[in-house]
Amino acid sequence: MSAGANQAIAAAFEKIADLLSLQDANPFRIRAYRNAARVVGGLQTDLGALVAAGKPLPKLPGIGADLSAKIREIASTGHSALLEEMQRQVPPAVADLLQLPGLGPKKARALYQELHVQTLPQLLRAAKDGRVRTVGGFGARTQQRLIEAIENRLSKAKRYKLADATAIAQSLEAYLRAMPQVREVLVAGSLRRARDTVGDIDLLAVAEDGKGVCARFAQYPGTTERISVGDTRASIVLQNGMQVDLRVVTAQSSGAALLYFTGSKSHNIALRNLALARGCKLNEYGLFRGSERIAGETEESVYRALGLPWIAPELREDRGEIEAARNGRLPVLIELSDLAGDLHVHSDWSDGTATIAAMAAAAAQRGLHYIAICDHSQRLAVAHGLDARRLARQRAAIAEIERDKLPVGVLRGIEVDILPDGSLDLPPAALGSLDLVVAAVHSSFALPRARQTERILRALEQPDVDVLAHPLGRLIDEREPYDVDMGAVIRKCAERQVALELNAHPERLDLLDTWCRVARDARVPIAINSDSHAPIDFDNLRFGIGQARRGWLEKRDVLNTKSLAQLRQWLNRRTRAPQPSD
DNA sequence: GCCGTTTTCGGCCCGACTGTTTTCAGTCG
Repeated sequence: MSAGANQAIAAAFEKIADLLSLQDANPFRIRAYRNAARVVGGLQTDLGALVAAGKPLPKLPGIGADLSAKIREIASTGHSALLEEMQRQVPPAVADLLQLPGLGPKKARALYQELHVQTLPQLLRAAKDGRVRTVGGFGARTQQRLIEAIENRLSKAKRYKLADATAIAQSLEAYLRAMPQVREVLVAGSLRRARDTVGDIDLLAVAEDGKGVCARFAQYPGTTERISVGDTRASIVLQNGMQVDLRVVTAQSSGAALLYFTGSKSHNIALRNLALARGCKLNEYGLFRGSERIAGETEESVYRALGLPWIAPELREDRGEIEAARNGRLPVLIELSDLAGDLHVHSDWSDGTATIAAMAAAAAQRGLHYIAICDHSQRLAVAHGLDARRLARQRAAIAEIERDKLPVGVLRGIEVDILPDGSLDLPPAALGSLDLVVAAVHSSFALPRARQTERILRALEQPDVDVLAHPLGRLIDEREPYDVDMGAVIRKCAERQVALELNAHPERLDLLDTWCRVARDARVPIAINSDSHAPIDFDNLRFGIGQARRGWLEKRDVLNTKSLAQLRQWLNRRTRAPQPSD
């Protein structure tokens, strides 16, 4: 087992945790498996490769001797004896029941034991027959909810793109702000942490009258379901299936509440343990010593009382940020205003909708100082890709409009296709005439891992390549990342001093945050690019910045924070004499 | 199953809401 060993291990642990919970096992044992699944699933080190090479596993938080042994077992054999044993005791499909809202291990087990229900379709039938309500703890209302939940489940995507969720959240914010008793509205949850996709929207309102605010919130136009409406919290479902959770808090708790509802859950647990170690208790109302509240009005006050500086939401994933904060080693995260240019911009020469001059004007409006026009190359015929002759004409055309004083610097570039064999779609003579070459995969996504990796590594060897665009090729909801050894790609980029793109388009957000961090540690420059095809697309840069911050990137890690003059120097790096090490 | 600044045993994050067994367990975030 090689590729995806970490994911296989994480999935096995998650499954074991589900089945353990159905057997009413020790909840802390269950938690240990869930924690291990999260840790292994988020790891960039390929445990399968380590095991295959006979190397020791790194020390991982919450993973001791027993779980280490199980990691080795799954990595080397592809199986887990424990999981197989448990699947003999509980039919594995029963774990699917846990995915339904309102159905936890206790109730799922009751259904399995009393009605012999094992799958979602069986449960649907039992609910429609009225058998579910005969089980203890189930009433007519629960039975009806289960029917709706199962029927819903089969038709809907579970997560939403960050850009879509952002737009919806803005509308909800405005709705809540319009209420006179609401003093403030804050976005929390994974949206605030700028995750690439979000499962629901978490909002926080500061007000005294929680009951009234919750009731009014539940009247939001377009609400199709009201899951719960209480005095301090309420949950609704919108027409597109997205769930929105609102919590109403008082001003003196708002910092603790914002911290708590921003998450992530694992970051919160780590903070609570920190509080416990100091003899305090942390909850959404504040930090308490005994019954005395010692912090809570702001996030800063809570962190400070725990001996930490404020930690940016994008870092709150329990990936070492608490340790870094304690040691004064938090990164100074990049900001949108740090970007000086955009190195991946299309025009109407290929599949963009606007002229080069219009794109330049739009970039200037957003405070950028330069753009690189990188239209598609000839192979992408559907996008009117440029051949060498049109590319030469485009260069001349840019020189022509430059006489009219463009508001930003315009670099002559190309987004050249990486062909299936790793060669480039234009000859060196054409590429050598440009300021900047961005290389990208737009075909043969399904190559086996070894060939895909070899293909990209070969492209990175070409002397003209400056940036590898959207390195994983994923389209959220549409296309999985292609199977490539990203560790090897990053090592090659470091060796060749090729930059990796963090494509800011909301459907891409590629490079992923965790790989940004690996690239940074390998001193590979990152280019945060909008891949704009229309003037308005420059607004997507902020989503790229969110991912970059999640990847711990600072201004100095990002290529297009350089001034145009500095960037030109970097672009000449291969022809310059070697510099003394900097 | 993990872990250790009083612990190698005995802890392990904490509160709100719902539905139902009408006093609280189960679920969720």
